[in-house]
Amino acid sequence: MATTTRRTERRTDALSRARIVEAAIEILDADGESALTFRALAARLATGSGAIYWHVANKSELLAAATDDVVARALGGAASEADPEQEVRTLALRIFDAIDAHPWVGSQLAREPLQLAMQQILEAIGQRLESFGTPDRALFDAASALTNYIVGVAGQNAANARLHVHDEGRTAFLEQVATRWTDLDAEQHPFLSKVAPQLADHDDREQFLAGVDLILAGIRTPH
Amino acid sequence: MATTTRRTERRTDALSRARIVEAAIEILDADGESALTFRALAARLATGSGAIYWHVANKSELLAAATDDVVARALGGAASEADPEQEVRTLALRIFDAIDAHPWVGSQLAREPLQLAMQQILEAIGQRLESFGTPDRALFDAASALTNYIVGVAGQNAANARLHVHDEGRTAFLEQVATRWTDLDAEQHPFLSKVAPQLADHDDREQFLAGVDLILAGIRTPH
DNA sequence: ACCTGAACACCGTTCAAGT
DNA sequence: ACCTGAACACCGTTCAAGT
Repeated sequence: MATTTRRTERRTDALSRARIVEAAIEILDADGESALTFRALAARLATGSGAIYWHVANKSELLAAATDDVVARALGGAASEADPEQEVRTLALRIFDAIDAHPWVGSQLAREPLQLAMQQILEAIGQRLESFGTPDRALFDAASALTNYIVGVAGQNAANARLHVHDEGRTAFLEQVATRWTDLDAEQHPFLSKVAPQLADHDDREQFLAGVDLILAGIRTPH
Repeated sequence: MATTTRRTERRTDALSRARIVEAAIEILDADGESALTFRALAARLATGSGAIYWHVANKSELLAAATDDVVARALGGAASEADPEQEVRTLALRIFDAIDAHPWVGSQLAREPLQLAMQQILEAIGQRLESFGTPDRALFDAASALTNYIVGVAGQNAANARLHVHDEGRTAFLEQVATRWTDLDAEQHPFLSKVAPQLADHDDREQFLAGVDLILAGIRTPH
């Protein structure tokens, strides 16, 4: 026959878990966490909201799946470098950048327990740490510490992104916090008032990496 | 007059921001984040849901206020010890324990940007770090790293608590994750499968402190 | 100034009914 | 087996009306 339509090739608009998760990610990226509703998702997929429940148990599972997807993509094909410490650094930056591009992943990571996405990160970090020559117990603690740090920053970044969608207002916000800190009573808040000028011109990515380096230095330290 | 009722002393059931926040904390502690609704809050305060809006702008502000309260209490009157490093440790543990007692604070901290509660923590940590002799710039980075780490752990703990309300099921959950890790393909997940046995008997609080010590060691390291 | 509570515009989720 | 879409049981928030 001339027009062969293979059975395995369904219509493009056929519903599937993968297509649902993909659409969810698009909505989350475009309009943020609050925009992801089953109604919006159903509309985008040109179906009824109930249809989604055939492929996905509920919203929390959908969010977890979307997060797993993004994290897997960020971690995928992580090129191995000569220096294992450098590997941890680039790995951490990959996750940072992924969360920067998809802020909702940050909130999700911060509120999910030992779910797939967290496991992926922990495994990736742990693998790179193996060659440090740390004893097993300390190694688990070290990998956990790094993962928790990364997830913590992720949550804060997501919160920032939620506050001023799409960068404009970000510097305005930082300046506002900076003046708030400057105006604080130096007696009661010596640290914040001293550090206020640094806030305006600091780079989130650099500060994130500085924290990673701090923890790495700690891991290197004997005992 | 015999029965003097001072004007400033209102009826016990008079609404006020403080009383609203207090009631909110009680609900959050007793039944978790999902139980805090304006209707439930209004019922507990024996008033209409709209009345709450006279004292509080919206739910997010209410959650922030509740979080600030708990954090302030946890940080309040932090006794100063001889060793500044030990001070950081006990400070971190205070926050950890507060979040353990009020898991919802963990989720809240992880999703709020540079709000009051985060500022309080950053200030408290930063103050203790001052005496380490770190240069200003590195000091800001160090305090941020510690705060982000603490907040990251907080979020994870809150997630765990949400999963198995009130401890029962916690060990069951850990064991379940442990077997999941054990069953993983050791080729693809060498770290998790190696570390699985440690999961069941590890202590969250100890591991948290190990992470704090790791960062402290990193801060002590020159350059 | 402060409180009441019905009403509005949403949610996630379910489910009988369809194909 | 999979989809439809109305219906249910909720939400946060607003607001006219009261005191």
